[in-house]
Amino acid sequence: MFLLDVRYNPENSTITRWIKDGAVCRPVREVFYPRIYISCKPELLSLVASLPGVKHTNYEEKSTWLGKGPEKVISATIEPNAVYEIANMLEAKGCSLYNIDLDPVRQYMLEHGLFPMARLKGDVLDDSQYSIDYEIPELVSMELSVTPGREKGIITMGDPISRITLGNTFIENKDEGEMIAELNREVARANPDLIITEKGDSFELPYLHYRASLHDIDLQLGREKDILPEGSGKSYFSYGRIIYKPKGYMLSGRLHLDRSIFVFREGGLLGLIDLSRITGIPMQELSRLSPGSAVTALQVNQALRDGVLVPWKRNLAEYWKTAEELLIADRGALVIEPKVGLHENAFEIDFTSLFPNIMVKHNISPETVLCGCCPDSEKRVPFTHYNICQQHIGLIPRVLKPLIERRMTYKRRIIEFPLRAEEYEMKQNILKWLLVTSFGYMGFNKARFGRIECHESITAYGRDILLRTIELADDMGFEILHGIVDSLWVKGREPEKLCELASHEIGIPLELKGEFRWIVFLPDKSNGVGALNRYYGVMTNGKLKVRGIETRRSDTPKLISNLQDAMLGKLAEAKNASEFYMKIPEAIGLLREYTRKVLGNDCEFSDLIFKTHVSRGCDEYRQFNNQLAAMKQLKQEGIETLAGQSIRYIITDHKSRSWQKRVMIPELADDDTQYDRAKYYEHLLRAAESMLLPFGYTQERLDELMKGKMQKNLLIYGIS
DNA sequence: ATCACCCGGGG
DNA sequence: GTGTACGGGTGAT
Repeated sequence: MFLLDVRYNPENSTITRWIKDGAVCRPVREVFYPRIYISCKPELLSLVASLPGVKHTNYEEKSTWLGKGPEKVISATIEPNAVYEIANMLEAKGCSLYNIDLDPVRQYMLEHGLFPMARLKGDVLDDSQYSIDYEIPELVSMELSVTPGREKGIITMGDPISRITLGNTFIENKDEGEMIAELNREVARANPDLIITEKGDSFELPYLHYRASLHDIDLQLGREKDILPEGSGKSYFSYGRIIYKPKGYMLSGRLHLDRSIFVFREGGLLGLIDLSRITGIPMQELSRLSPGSAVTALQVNQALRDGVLVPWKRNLAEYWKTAEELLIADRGALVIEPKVGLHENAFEIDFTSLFPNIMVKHNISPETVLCGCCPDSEKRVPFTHYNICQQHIGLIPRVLKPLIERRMTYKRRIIEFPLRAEEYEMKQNILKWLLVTSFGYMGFNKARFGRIECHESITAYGRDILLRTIELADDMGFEILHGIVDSLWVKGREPEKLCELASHEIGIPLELKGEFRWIVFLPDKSNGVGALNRYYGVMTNGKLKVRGIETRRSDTPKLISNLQDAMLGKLAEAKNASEFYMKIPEAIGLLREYTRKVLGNDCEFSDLIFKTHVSRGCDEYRQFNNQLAAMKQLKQEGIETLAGQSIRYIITDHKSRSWQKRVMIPELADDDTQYDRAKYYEHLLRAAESMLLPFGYTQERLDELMKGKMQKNLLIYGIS
């Protein structure tokens, strides 16, 4: 038997465990009240106990912050819907509140030592949360998709369903209400454990539910009555950009997983199960979270197990420096300006998981950096000279160390067990993302266990490590071509020796990432100086590595990335520098083919689409631009674009100031639509320039080259 | 010239 | 229910 899912209903304070027992999946229910902690005068216990909604109170010994000894606090179990009201009231009375926004499901699992997908024997756990080799139940998984009955134009909720696909079953050519009723029956009959959709949260499920409501039918996809999410999605800030997140359509007793969401995309089902087990977050919820939340969950779990409470709204202003102070203390990571142009026989060497390894090796955690117990510690952060605790290992290293080891185990197994390589690859990949975000979280002022001095210390160690490695490489006679954060590009002999020596000296593994037959570092187009993250090259295994240019960007039309990919493919045929130079004319020949196609009006609309995320609503833009024009067209069609959603458009008349004329959203394009040939021609030249600028091919020069041979073609195509 | 706005990582 | 800071590009003002 396995614990497929745990759900909580705050209306009746009931926990439901969904037990997968062979082919059967059954609910087991019990009443459960979340527990909060209050730090205040002990006399307040009777007041707390008398509050409406409070079930049970007690005194407990708990630590209220990392590194602090236990103290007497009040614990109270409370009706879930009363938690925030009571917390606010007590906070106003001067109490400090803890474990307030801890999801009841996770509290329940922690209290009972349970975790998602755990194997059970009767009612008891028969599994170990952090084991690597665990059994998973046979899960019945079905893909669900819906096709609306509209060939072109903008699809809206108003369009009736044309076809529903569930697994291998097609439901079509029927009255819409009958189709939905059949879907209900089919789901009940096939009884899957997982329903997987492409974009279920933003499209399939809300659309199906809406269509069902028109026929007075209840769509029933879960093993228990579906509860629709209330309200619309949310726009939030992440990775320096606004993201739109739709409300999650979660099912009871059956898991709805949306393929387009991060964790599922990066780790697949097995990665999701693995992460769900170690974080204790149920799969449906986890599949909709960012890796940062998973990292926080691991930290919170560890803290709770250590008897440390989780503060409510922790955002200690005095910890956070002003922007100016930050600028002085945090010079960020080290960067060596790349040498622009072509290089033969270059090596890329990287420190694996540099920042997480620094945190573990140097014991960096909010309670260990500048700790009160070791002011004279011998462990000092480079540049800043902060003292680090020598007596206790911090929360962060204790969480990260097993994570790094787990990932290393999976990475080893990719090689040891080739038949299961794909599975281990997905599992290590998802863990990699957790490690990456664990660093950024330190500098995030809303992070539960973040602290800016930790962030600073990590980058300081990073600078120190890269500087020492450069020195070592220099001593060994290597030429340094480029360096950034945790990577170096060097030219010389026997890079393995450098890696070995540096790994030994630094104590963090330095890996040989690749040997390049040749690599081109590109300049900043505005000043010709080497740009930090713009390069392309071919490794000795024949693989291309490309960064920073148009083809890597998600907003680039296919036409442009196709050109660059073709040019890269052509250049990649070169085995060395002299062959590379000989390939340049052929690459320019490809540019000629593409420009002819564009000017000859011979392009597919689908290749011309720009796609960008909008950062704000239609009325909030200060500047008129292409995407605003596209948003206005959508709005006229009755579709509101929310911050974080993406929009697509084709440029039709780039110089026009009119939002109707300037661009065209693809849904409205027809045979009469004329794209802006001059503009796409310009974009092609720029894309070629991006790659060939170090060799003297500017946009102007390329334009002349095209025009020189273009005269005849212009006549053929009849363009003047 | 300066400001506005978008994208990026890894395998 | 959430990474920040910043370099790089293009385009508007």
